[in-house]
Amino acid sequence: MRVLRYRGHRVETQNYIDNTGVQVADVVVGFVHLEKKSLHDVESLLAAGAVRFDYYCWDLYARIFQYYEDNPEALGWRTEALKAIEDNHGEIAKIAELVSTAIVRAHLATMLRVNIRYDLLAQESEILRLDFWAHAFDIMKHLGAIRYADSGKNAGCWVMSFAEKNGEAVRAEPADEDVKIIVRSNGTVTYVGKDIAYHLWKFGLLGKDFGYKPFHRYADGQTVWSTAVTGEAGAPPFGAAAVAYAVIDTRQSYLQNVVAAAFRALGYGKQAENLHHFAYEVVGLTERCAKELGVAVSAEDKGFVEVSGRKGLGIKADDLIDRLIEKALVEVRTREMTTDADEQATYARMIAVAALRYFLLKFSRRVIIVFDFKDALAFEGETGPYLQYTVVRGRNILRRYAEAHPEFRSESLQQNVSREKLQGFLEGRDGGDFWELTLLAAQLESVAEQAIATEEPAAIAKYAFRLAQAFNNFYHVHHILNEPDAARQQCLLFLVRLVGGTLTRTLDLLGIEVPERM
RNA sequence: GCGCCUGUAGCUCAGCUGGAUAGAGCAACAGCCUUCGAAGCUGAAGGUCGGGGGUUCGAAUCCCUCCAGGCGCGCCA
Repeated sequence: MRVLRYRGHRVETQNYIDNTGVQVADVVVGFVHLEKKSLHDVESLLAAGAVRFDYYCWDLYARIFQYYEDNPEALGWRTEALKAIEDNHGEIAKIAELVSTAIVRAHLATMLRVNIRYDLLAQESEILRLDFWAHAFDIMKHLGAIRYADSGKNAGCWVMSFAEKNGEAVRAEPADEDVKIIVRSNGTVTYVGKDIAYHLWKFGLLGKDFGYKPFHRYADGQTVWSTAVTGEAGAPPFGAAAVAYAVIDTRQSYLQNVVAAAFRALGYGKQAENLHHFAYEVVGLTERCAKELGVAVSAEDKGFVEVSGRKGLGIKADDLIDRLIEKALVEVRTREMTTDADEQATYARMIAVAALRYFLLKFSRRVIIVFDFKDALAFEGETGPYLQYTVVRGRNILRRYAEAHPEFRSESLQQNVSREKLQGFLEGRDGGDFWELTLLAAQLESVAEQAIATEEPAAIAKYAFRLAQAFNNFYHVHHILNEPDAARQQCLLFLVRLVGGTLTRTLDLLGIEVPERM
């Protein structure tokens, strides 16, 4: 998102809220049947704030799942809850709404800690209640992208042929296995159906829009909007995109292909091409890490342990962030760069976030990240703090120089360094090193373009690291403040400013802020 | 069975629109703080790029094949 924006694209970030799905239903079932709680009880629990509601639901979700395992007949509760939620009927629907909203709020807060924001929360409830599917269904029937199966194993269902040859959808009469059911024989729509409708809307092809209402306002005034059945005035236009990235893990590839196939069957070939499945691999845990969490590791050993909400096996983002901040704070204090507690806290937060974000971004999206506290908590080597430290070192040089030369303005270095001087500098002693560093710093834009073309944010992360390494090397070899030749010194300072500026911008693309000192 | 992905140093990974002696980080070893803050830097060590064929002047990179592993292929989402 940041990289696209940097390259001049208008981008909006949506988060699909599956507020009518089984996960919400299961948590509601947990409240109602396991805990015998009423709507009022859940409201009180939430209002009291004695427990973290999101953590509470996480545990409850694992508990109800365990209960289903032991009592399969209890699955009827889920079906009941799902229906009530879909029909928006009764106390169960109200609890579901309460739970979903509270969880989304908690999610927004957690994501904000690591510099992630949203523009729009697209809720499944509105896709249902505003008849997005019915609309999409009409279009699909009208254009013959979908057909009714009146015999065979899918009798009574509306299905879409999914066989493809050379990327073209084949409409030939159908072997059953190349068919995806879109509408069940009981008349209800499957998940893919809803997803097709949502994606048609994303591209402005549905001929229908959501209502919108403000959901949350960030401290700087930016509003997060949510879809709504009856909207309020003042919402910016959403959707109608030229290009869409569906950021979902790689296991959903099949379904994303179904959506793209539906687009092609509808004659929207161009949009199908611009519908990118930004598939990333999942995160697993090392065996040691799972043990640390007190979970018995199953024998099937594939080198990592799968994260599973159902089993309650995972690491809560806030816990990890807390641990990172705690560790960063110790480092900040040891280094005694400031005694101001607020300042210390600010730096610790920035460093912690940098460590986490870089850790997640340095891997290409195709490899499974096997999580381990040892690696994720590292602040040395190829890490976020290393990059921040590099920028701070550069700034310190400029700051120290400015202290000794009160008239110095780093912004005017550009003018101080004439073309002739710079040329002499680059051709002179160690000119090759300087030239290499300059060249590397000039590559940000092309690296960004490449990251977009290959859909690989890790390319930015790797570039930041290479640039930081080159700068640290330069920093070590050339002593700038003791440089006797004034003209040369200006050139060196110019280089420091150039690289520091580029690295700062690169880190910004990674969502990493740089502390004043570290 | 079919489809997608992965296999590179002890470990974790870059490099894959072909180009010179294959690169980092971690770990381990040897050094560098009276000098812009050592969250740093330097050195040495570590590799049949899963195996085999092919294309090419040239292959980790492209093609074929085999092996190993992961993930998908639901009237779940």
